[in-house]
Amino acid sequence: MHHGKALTTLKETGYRLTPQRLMVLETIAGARGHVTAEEIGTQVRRTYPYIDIATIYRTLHLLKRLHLVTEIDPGGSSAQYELAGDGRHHHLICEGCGKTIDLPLAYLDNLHQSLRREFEFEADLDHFALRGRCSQCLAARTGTPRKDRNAWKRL
Amino acid sequence: MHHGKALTTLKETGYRLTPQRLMVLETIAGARGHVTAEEIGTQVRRTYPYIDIATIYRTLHLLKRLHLVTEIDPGGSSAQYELAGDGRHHHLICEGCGKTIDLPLAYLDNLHQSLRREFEFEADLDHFALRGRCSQCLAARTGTPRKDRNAWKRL
DNA sequence: GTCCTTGTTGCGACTCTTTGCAAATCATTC
DNA sequence: GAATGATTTGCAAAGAGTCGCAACAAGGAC
Repeated sequence: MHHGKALTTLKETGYRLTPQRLMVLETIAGARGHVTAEEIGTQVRRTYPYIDIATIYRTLHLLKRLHLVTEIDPGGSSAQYELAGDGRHHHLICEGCGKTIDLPLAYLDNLHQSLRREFEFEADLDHFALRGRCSQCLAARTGTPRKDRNAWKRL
Repeated sequence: MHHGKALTTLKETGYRLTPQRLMVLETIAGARGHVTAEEIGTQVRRTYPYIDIATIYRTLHLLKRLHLVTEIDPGGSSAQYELAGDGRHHHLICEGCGKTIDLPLAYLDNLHQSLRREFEFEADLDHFALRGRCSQCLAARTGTPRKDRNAWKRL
């Protein structure tokens, strides 16, 4: 997981490689896994205390638009960012227990192609999150005893 | 598009049908098409000035959880809500021009079933939004003249 | 009706994210 | 290297949505 490619892409597309952007990129690359904007801020401020959270968000948007980082919105807390590397995948997010299941990228290829074919629509299916219920949470809901009529509300 | 069913569902599931909830529901039902939380607030406050925006959000979450209303998150502005009626569909949202294309519900049936089969995951594909580029915006990007190196940035 | 439990509301404070703007920075052209 | 114009940043403020909590209903048991 390196960010060399990202630097090149930035320059090549005419955006400036500013110290701030470099630091944000390095932080994302340095972290294994996901980071939030605030975490990036804390890390970057260790060497450059003046960086503003707005700059970080703007940088993240830019990097996302260039498909250099991907964003995961867990819904309910801050968004997570990670370097768009090789191990890319979609997410199945269980609304019951919060667990996320990785879905191979290729899984949505069919959909992608039929949208292109039938609607001439180029969907951006880079890093997709599908919400629902995992098998365990589904099982927990079947056979709700008559006793506790409100059990289902809790999920 | 009536909300009678919604009232029954609320009562039947053990939730209380409060005046506030009723007013929110009536506003959504009364509006043709989508409404934002703030619009609901403005409308409801005409007859009951004390309703709080938090109550509206809480009611909307509840109704969404009961599949009585659907939420569309246009990303970049406030979420839109509408009564879950018969003409349900998914959305293709163009990030270039903002246009939305309606996608038949059945379109994601395959995906839905293979997720169930292969991952035992019951995806909530009630009202789905896919981001990407429509044909026009795609066309606008091809053949960018060398003249304006920054043209692509604007999309 | 009174008591009790549970659900719901309004308020205020808070979080996360975006936006407007003036100042600073950088690439280009002369 | 100074002038010019486009980008980018930091700051402050706003937007959108959420949360904790005390006060307020509403339904059931007695």
